[in-house]
Amino acid sequence: MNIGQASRASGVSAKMIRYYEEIELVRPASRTGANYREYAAREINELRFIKRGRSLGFSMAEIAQLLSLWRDRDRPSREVKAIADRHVADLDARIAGMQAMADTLRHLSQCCAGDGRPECPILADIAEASRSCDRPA
Amino acid sequence: MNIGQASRASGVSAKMIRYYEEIELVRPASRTGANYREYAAREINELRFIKRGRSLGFSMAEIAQLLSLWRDRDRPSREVKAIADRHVADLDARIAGMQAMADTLRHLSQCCAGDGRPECPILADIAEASRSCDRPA
DNA sequence: CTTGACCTTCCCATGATGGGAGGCCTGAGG
DNA sequence: CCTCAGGCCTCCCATCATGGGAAGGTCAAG
Repeated sequence: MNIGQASRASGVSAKMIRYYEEIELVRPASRTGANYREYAAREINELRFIKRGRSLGFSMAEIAQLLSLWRDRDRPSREVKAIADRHVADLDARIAGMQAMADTLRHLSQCCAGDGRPECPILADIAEASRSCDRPA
Repeated sequence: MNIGQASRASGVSAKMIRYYEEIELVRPASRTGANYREYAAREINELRFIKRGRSLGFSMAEIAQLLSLWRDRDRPSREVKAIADRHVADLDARIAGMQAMADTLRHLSQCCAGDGRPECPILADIAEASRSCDRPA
């Protein structure tokens, strides 16, 4: 299996497969006589693992840890759980931040006539951070 | 007011002030004889505006638009509102994505014993995306 | 043997931010 | 007037994960 086939089989782009090798997230692929990388089931599974980890929002650093725990048959599940829980806390914090932004903006937008007139509580707020309005829509 | 004072007054780092100038988000600052940038109230207000916009999660491109609307006394509030609403939709989408990640991980973590044993539904899921478990904690 | 699809490496860009080097300037104390 | 600290200048590099593209070698089907 060359890199293109591995890419299709794992859902990871060839570019990224090479990158993961470069940053030593995965072992260097073996090469054919023509210097083509070759992949077997084991590598495909690792690439799928990485892809799935990314889709859960883990950073490369976290995935590196998860991957090494996954490879270790004697890992304590405690360590995996710790990484996951830390990531959940991080996600929750970022969600809360974005939620606060969205709520503020929703409120301001509600107060904005959104017509041809120049008065705009949204701009007023960004300019002065007053966070309220008299003219609810 | 030189760049350090402007930085303190606006809460934007000197590095960033120079960067905003470079990407033409703000007009080039006037210079003293010694080539030092100088800032007046108007510029400080723009920097504050930018900072506030960033804290609401707007991208530089969006802030550029907002800033130009802010400078234009005849802007139609419609345009400001459109930018804000698009941004809120974007935030909501990202929040939903992260919420889904967090929910999945919370579920998996709940199923994980988190002790010294190697069995781990979190790793099992990342490896196979099965998304369920028999052993709820 | 030709052609097209695929592989290789290397470089560049993103977006917003920070770090740091090397060099000039300014202001306050001596 | 001189000196020294701290501030300013520009320029380069790094981040994180990803993609784009160029130049050149390779493989398989016709």
